[in-house]
Order: sequence, then structure tokens, then C-alpha cells
Amino acid sequence: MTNPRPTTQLIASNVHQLAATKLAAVGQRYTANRRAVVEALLILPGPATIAELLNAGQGLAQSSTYRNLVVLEEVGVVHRIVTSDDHGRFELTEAITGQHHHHLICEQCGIIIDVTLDATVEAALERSLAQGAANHRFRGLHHRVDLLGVCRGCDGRAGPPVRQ
Amino acid sequence: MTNPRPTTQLIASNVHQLAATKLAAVGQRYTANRRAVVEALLILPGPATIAELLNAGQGLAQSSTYRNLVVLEEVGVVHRIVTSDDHGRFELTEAITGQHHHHLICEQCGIIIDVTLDATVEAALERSLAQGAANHRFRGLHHRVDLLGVCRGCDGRAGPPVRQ
DNA sequence: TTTACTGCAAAGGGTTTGCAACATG
DNA sequence: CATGTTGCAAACCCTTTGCAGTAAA
Repeated sequence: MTNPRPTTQLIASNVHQLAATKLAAVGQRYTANRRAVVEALLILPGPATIAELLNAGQGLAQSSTYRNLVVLEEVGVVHRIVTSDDHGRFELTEAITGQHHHHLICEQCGIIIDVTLDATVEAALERSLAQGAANHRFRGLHHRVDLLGVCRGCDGRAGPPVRQ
Repeated sequence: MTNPRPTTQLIASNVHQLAATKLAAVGQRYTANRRAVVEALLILPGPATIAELLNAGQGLAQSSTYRNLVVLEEVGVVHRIVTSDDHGRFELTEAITGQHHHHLICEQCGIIIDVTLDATVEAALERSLAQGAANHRFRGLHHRVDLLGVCRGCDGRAGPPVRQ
């Protein structure tokens, strides 16, 4: 298991172009606001909260940002992650970044760190999940692997009791 | 990957006794309401929403149920699952049921189906995650593997666009 | 000039909390 | 009787929506 390449090293122009294409395919525009959201997601390290996006992007309205995230999610540019720390987090999709990865989620502070598994484990997992899905006539689309625990920053210090 | 034994086949008295013990360890009582919640979780097939618990248990107050779930979660009897379908779901912990399992989550209706992976896949996954956690000085506590997709009931019929 | 997009303010809705009454050890 | 528990109602807070105005094709 290794760290995925930081998104900041992705070729931003490609990401923007892909995003624009995906939006255009359903008759939507790649506006300055939407570009700012994607830009913020490229820069921020790991999945970002709305608050972080509003800080990073300059002068974005909250409601527009939520709305744009919905649109970006619908066209497969952005992915929403829900944990139990009371606010959603957003990241660029694997279709955009080309990087299949998983998450270390801190149960104290909610921070999410991206990691990758090695290919053989991924493959075995895929097979096993596919079989289980078949048993239930469940049409599996994608899997999610998270490691819940305590991040380096929170470990040791007394954190607030966080659920999950 | 096989189906886990339905929780209804668990020996309920053991579960209740364990729950009572865990509560007693922190000076809390295993009241009728709390027992009713655990009972409902034993009976209901898979992780249950608050609404389902309120229906199953007879005359439970919403606020008390939320509070009891918090307490039961703190002592390790109950586990909260958050997906993006707008309400949390609750299940008995593996410490109580002794059944490590994972989830098939329907992105249309939010239903969650329990499944297990075979042991070799689990072991490989554990190792891989442990290594990744070490790289980030992240103290991993437990993992979560979900398969997102469309359940048998929702497949085919036009569902509402559900996020994630 | 039609349709998509924006931003303010208000509404929604699951979850949490204040508080007085109750139950339990 | 001291402490944990309950339930009603109100508050919370993240998220969504109504609506009038703006921008882009």
C-alpha cells in the first residue's frame, strides 16, 4: 500500500478540460464558480468540507457551491463522502483523477487521508465482493474501503468523544 | 463470500447479557427502553433507521432513542452507519454479535445488506491497510468495506437520483 | 431571448439538548 | 435521596430551495 500521487501533481488543465467536457455533455457550463470549486479540490489535500471550499475559493456563495457540487457530482466530476462528523466532504472522482484510492478516516477530527492498496489485494477484494453481490442479485457499482482510527495529530491528545 | 448468519438466529439472551455488562461497566443501566432498542436491532434484518426502531419498539420516544443509541454506541453495543441518504442507520457491533461483516448499500433506497468476505481476502486486506496506516502514523482501529450499487428491489425501476 | 447560473434569505429536516418529572439502586 | 433516565418541545446546524436578477449561448 502506497500513497497516491497528490492531486496537486495532477495536470490541472486535463482535469478542467475533462470537467468541461462532462458538463457540456448534458448542456451545462463550466462556469468560473465551478472551475473554482474544482481548482480548490485540486489544491486541498484530501477530501474537503464545504467550509474549506468556501475559504479556498474566493467569495463563493454557499448555496451556489452546494448546487454546483450537486451538478458536478451528477456528471461524475465530484464525489461526496459522508462520515459521521456532521459535514459532507468532497473529492474529485477517480474518473477525473484516474487514481483509485481509499481512505484513512480519523474518528476524532474527521480528517480523511487518501491511500491506495496494492493491486493484488484490490483484485481479490473485487472478486469477493462481486460474488457476494451476485448472491443477493445486487448490482454492485463501486466499492469503498475505509480504515477508521485516529490520525497522527489527534493521537495522544484527549479528543472529544466522536461517534462511529 | 457468504451471507452472515441472520442476527435473529443469535442467542438473544447472550446479547442482552453482554449489553447489560458493558453498560454496567460505566455505571449505566440496561433499562427497558435500551433493551427494546437492542431487541429491535436483533429482529430487524440489517442496519435500521431511527424510524424503523421507533416502529419496531413499542412507544419509544424519539429523543430517548437517540440518547440511548449514543450511550449504546459509547459502550460498544451499537454501531452507527452513515450513508448519504439523509438518515443514520444502526446495527449491533461485532463485539456483540461476533460476526465481522460488510455491507451492500443500495444507492437508490439506502437499504443495507450484510455480507461477509472470505477469510483470506480479509487477512490480505487487513495487512495492506495496516501498512498504509503505518505510513501515515495513523492508528487504525477497524476497517469498513462497502459495495455501493443497486439492490434487487430497485434495479430496473426508475429511482430518484440519489447522491453519492 | 431563451436557458443556465448566481446569491440572498428563508425553509427543511434529521439530530441534539433544556428541563422538569420519573425511576432505580 | 442521589443519580441515572425519560419525554416533550425547542433549538441546532448542515443542507436545500424560492425567487428575482445576471450572464452566457
